Amino acid sequence: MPTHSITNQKIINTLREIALYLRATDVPFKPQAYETAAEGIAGLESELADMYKRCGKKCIKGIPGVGESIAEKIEEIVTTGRLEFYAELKKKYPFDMLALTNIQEVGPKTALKLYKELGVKTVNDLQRACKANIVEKVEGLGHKSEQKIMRGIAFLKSNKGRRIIHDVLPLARHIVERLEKIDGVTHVDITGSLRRRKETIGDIDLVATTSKPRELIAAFKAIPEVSRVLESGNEKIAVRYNSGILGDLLILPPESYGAALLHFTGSREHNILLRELAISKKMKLSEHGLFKGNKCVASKTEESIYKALGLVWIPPELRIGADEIEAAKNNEIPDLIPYGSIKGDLQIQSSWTDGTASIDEMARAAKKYGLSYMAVTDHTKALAMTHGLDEKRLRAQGREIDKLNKKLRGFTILKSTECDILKDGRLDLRDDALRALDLVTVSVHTFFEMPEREMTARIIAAIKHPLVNILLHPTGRVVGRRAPYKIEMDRVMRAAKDFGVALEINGSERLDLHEQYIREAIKQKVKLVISSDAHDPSHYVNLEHGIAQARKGWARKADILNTKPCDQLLKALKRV
DNA sequence: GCCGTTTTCGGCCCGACTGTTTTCAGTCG
Repeated sequence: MPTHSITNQKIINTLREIALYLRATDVPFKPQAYETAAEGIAGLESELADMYKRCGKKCIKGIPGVGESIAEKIEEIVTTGRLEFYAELKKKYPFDMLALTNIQEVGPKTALKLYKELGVKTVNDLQRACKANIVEKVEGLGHKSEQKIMRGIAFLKSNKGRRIIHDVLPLARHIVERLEKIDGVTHVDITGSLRRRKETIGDIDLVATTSKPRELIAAFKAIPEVSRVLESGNEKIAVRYNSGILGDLLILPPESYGAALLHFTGSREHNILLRELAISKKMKLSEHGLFKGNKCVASKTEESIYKALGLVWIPPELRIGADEIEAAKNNEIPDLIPYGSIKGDLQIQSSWTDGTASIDEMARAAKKYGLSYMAVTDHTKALAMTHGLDEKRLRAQGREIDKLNKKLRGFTILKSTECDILKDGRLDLRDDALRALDLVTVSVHTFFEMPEREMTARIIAAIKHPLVNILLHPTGRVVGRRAPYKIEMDRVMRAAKDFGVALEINGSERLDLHEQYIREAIKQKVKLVISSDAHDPSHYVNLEHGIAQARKGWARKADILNTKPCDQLLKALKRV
């Protein structure tokens, strides 16, 4: 019977491991199919086990990259908890393929060879084998390979894998600034998952053009942020930065810059679709350009390449290898909300509760960031650990805001609250206190483990409360740290639509809503806002991450209410 | 194993770099 212990991640790992075993044994084409299916599942927001419960194999087959055979395998996993085909592979090759291939320089073939020759089953086995200098004796490997593998293992153990974009983007921009100053350099751009604004980043990919490649290569290797050079060719250098993150720099002639930008921005799946499209038009696409025979059709700009393929330019945030190509063919790519177009922040915490700065300091920082209003949304008393406000302190805070508003020019502070939704769906503050505010935001911070039906009812009860304007971080997730709570989002969205409550796109490390829900909310005409959840004056940059999230969800400026001036925003937040 | 503005069969993305080799296999993005 279906169990909750079968997570999507577990199924993804199983499919990926199967792909690796098949690759190791030179099975043609199937590995790609299993990887594509795993990728399709990774893009899902709902649990496969739940989908299967709801509508069986039919739903599973609807996932891109999943056909008859893999759908059957997923069915077997969610109903029995195991997969015979996988178990047989594991019996024949009882080593940890996923973990071993996670090591840089170790692919499926090397892992298999190490198992066959040395009996290596785990990363620890391999580390011991390297130390005993027996890896270099294996045919096809040598001393240098052994050294590389050893370093790869050390790196893996020191590093917890991908990092949240909030931590990586500032470093990447800093490196770009440094490289732009080097003599001869004409362009430097961030590419890869950072340019696509994925929520977690594995490495920093940069591309550059220069009239003096030797100088750039030498200068790049010498910048203080680089701790080790891993690879160095004429047009590609791979390094590790001091913070532990990996980075690549590609150096290219200006005439193929667009093709290179396109290629290294990815995603891999998007690139594959583009190349297949090129082939169908009797052309060939690579990082050097789009070619018809030997003739280069387009290469200087991304736009020219998309155009030659019969597509409009696709913003990087949408390049995931799903339906964006089809949309580009039909000229249906929306005009995405531009960065920097948020006029006011609707969630900030001050030192009245768990923020680091006074309301005054937060307001000045907001103004400096270019905003014209902000809502003060301190926590409420149920969250004792944040020293949450009760009715009396909230009134006192209101008086302070009145005073500040008289002093500030060209900036408005809105009285608000992040009112806790109690376990039974009631709110943490009395209605008379809420009525005195400019707007009311609500959110869940406790009892995350409630059953799906109860959690849904709890949140819908809060949405129905006539004074509520915004539901904050609607699914409760924190990237890399906390999974979303179980909730029927389709019902929550319908309630938000019916009662005129906006959903927040939280730009902090929560990145909640997920982009798939954003896209769905827009289709359903649910109101949306973006906020920073700033607890410190430096946190307004989270708005940029919130916008990125909205862009990934195909949002236009008109879809996000706080792109409007303050008076219009308050009007738009009015309940229906 | 998946998929369809060439297709329900016959295709399936492209190139740089490295190390171990003396022409290429494996890995990566």
